Amino acid sequence: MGKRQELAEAATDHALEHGLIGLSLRPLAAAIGTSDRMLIYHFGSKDELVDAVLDVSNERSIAVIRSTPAADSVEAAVTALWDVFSSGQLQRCQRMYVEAAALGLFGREPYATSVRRSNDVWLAAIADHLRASGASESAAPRLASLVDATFNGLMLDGPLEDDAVARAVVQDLASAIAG
Amino acid sequence: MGKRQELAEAATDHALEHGLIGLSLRPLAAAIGTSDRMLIYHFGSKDELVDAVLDVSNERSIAVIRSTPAADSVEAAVTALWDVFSSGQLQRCQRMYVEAAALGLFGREPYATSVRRSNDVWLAAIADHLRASGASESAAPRLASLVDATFNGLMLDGPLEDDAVARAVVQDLASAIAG
DNA sequence: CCATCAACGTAGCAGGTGCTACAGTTTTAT
DNA sequence: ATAAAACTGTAGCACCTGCTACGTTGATGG
Repeated sequence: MGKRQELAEAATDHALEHGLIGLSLRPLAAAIGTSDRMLIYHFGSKDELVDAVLDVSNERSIAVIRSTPAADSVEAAVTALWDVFSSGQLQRCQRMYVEAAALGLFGREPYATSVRRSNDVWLAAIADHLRASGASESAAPRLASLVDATFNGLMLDGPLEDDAVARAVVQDLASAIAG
Repeated sequence: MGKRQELAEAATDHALEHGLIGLSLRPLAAAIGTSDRMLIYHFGSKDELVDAVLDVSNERSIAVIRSTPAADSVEAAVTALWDVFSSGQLQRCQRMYVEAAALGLFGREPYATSVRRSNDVWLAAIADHLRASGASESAAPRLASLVDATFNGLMLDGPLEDDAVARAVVQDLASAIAG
């Protein structure tokens, strides 16, 4: 594995744990055993570093979705998706995605572009999963957008609400969709 | 109106337009016709300034919801809420709320505390509105959480998606809830 | 054996950050 | 009129930011 990719993975791990918003080169470099000098050397600029980190995180997210077995109903798929969404690796990746999307809310680069790029493939992966779980070909994309929006919204208020509350909301959404 | 409140309103206007994440005292002060020196004098610290800005914005949001007439069905209420949510003053306030929530995602103060505080009264206002539009007493809070999460999620991807797409997703949600 | 080039350390630059010290001026209350 | 309080301009401090200039390694390939 090239040094650049190695650093991108390590930087992603660090950003997933400490957040993307306050990210700065020197503390990041110290945490992953290198220097700001080296980060700029390998990535060219902080923006390209961030781009790489967002790409790595997005790839990890997609991998989790693709390896989640399909459910036997859309309702079951939605609740199952929330389980993988709200814990483990995917939860951290999505939390960082929310940060990136917030940073891009006012058009700031490189966040806006990177978020746009990753959102497309992400929604497609969700739609595929819903199709495999019984959603109709035509309904899947809009269903994916709805589920994605709701999950991201719950993620935003994640530190606020009880896990049980979020679970109940997801259950409401799942049965509303099915009903 | 005291000078402090006056500055808080002006700072809120500026933050609503330029974002909360990159906010710094000197450019803000210059834009609203004062100096960083004065902002610190009147607010004590940047954190307290941010607190005040978030409070003003939240109050404006609540005022909009409270002045929105009730609909004659929950389904109609949800789509009508999205209309006021996705345009005008409320859209900007919610966009900034999303920024604040993202800033608080990793527990950073004063954002985490301020977001928690405003979210309570905000959800209560949504629930009240849904009750007035025919939602049952018991279902209203969870419905409010669901609607709020979905709207915030759509707001996050607002710059990405077409307005029509978001509208369709909201329509799906509304009819799913009603059905 | 030597040249080449990627990899890296040290030091530093220019600009921005929140915030403060000091010295006033204006307004208010008595 | 006088004392107190509220307000404000000017400079500047200590720190952080992304990034760069310069010099040094260490491995590789002809």
